[in-house]
Amino acid sequence: MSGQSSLDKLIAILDLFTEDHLEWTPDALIKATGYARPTLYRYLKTMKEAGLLTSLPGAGLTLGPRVVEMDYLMRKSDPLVHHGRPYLEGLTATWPATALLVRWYGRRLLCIDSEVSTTNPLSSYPRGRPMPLARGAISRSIMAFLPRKTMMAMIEENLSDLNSIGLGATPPEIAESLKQVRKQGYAIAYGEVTPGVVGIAAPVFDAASTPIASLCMTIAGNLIASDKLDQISSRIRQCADEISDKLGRIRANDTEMAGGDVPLETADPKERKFT
Amino acid sequence: MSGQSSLDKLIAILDLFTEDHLEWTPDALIKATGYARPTLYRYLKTMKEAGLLTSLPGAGLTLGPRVVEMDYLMRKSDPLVHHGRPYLEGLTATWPATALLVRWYGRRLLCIDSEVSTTNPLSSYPRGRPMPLARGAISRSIMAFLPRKTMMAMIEENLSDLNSIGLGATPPEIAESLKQVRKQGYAIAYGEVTPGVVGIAAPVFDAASTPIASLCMTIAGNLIASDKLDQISSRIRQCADEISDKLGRIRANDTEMAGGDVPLETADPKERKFT
DNA sequence: CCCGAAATCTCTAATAATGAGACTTCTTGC
DNA sequence: GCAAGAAGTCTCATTATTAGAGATTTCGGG
Repeated sequence: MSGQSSLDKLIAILDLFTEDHLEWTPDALIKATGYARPTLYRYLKTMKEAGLLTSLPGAGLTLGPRVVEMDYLMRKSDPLVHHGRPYLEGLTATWPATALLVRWYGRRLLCIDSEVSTTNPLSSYPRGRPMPLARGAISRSIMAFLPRKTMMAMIEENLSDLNSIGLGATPPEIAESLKQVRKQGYAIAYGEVTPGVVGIAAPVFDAASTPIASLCMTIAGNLIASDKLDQISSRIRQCADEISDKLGRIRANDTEMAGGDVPLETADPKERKFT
Repeated sequence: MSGQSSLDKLIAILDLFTEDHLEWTPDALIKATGYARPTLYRYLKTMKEAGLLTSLPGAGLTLGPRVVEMDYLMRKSDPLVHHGRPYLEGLTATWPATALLVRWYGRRLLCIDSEVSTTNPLSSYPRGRPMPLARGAISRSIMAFLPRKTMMAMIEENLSDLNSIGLGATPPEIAESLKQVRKQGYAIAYGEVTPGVVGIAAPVFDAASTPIASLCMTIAGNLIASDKLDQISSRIRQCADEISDKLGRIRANDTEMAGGDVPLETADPKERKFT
């Protein structure tokens, strides 16, 4: 079907373990993949040894411990998680809201960490939750700061989504709207991802001033007076900027940027991870 | 060196991303693996497309979004996490402690979820943290309930560790000590994993009454009066039993077991996951 | 102790992986 | 704006690896 090389085949097997089918028997996999029995078992053996898969006591297979460990590794040494945490806590301490940190992977937006202070949040954003690529404040807060070329490509790819939000009809129009976001330094979205919820997001930059993530806060819509919104927004932007600074961003010609002038020591390798 | 098949080579690359080296450049990988440049880049391409790796803006590679998503998948549909959470919260609400749920993967013990209620816990147990296989209450609470054969094999493999804890000098002696644990239904360890911390752990069973996990609580040693310890222990055991029941365990001839007689509906496939 | 299902082994044809070196990009410096 | 260097990709013949049919072993119950 799709896979040619044996690597692709391994990946294809991994691909089968999805939300609605996280448990497979070898025979089901044989049917699904079309590989011969010995072939499939060979793959399974390798994958189980690597810990990517594990066999359930009751004769089945699932994703294995290696996955959990790798995520742990990433979390543990991700400077973004590390530096972001206090801000997530700070924000949720001030307002009854959900604060989240979302990383941009080029083709995916994934929640990396979150903190909640409302008693019953309207939706949850645990680590690993994928966010829509072209809807919501998070998306825009990042798009607006991409290199023009990348940005335009992304706009083209998600044109219909961006239309329906009302950002503009044509790519240039949309780019214009994003320019606003860029100027403000944050994006606001009303119920684009979750109805009834306002999202405010500001980008986080790495040492090379590339946007790599977004700090976002979501609040139940009826709680916000418009004057408060300004206050919240600038706080979020400030937090995002501080995180960027901690990641070692070099303040280019961004004198307009808010926030203190923390002089940064040379980036320690440990700190540079993921950036 | 080690890898023969291309699958093994892929895994070998993955293996290189460790705690102390989570960021690699292609050239470093070429040196580390010994593959030719086109070969390595072929691997990288596949792995990046699969999301297992991702390239950092500043020219390097790390583990990719796929890892985070897979862990999310596992967490989201893991009935153990789902059913265990309320108990973790309940336990930490009653005592100033850390409660954790640890899954047994045959060769690894990994923390799956945890909750903390002490202000400054002596050590942390986030999801994904590996636990020692043959030390501490968790380890013993599971070992004691394994089929004899498996148990003896495990004892042999970790003899020196088990010795040093004082469980016994020879395998049969150790087995005898574990019999005690089995009778009690829980294990206690004094500072075996973290000095100054007492751990109390009880096993969690799947539908087929195979031990698959352990519910554990750790408390700073000086906080415990020995009469309280009994109380805590039986509560933990009770919680673990209730979790087992929710996972669909069939109460075999375990009339001695504590806890209510919740009659269980037939295991819904969704619930059977991971068990 | 024996049965059936699950997993592994054997072995050759055929297929896919390898790597030297040429060839594109893309950066970065001047 | 151009040139030099680095990073990544392509081509293609050689070679080693993978696939799969079928036999064989192992395991788990009854």
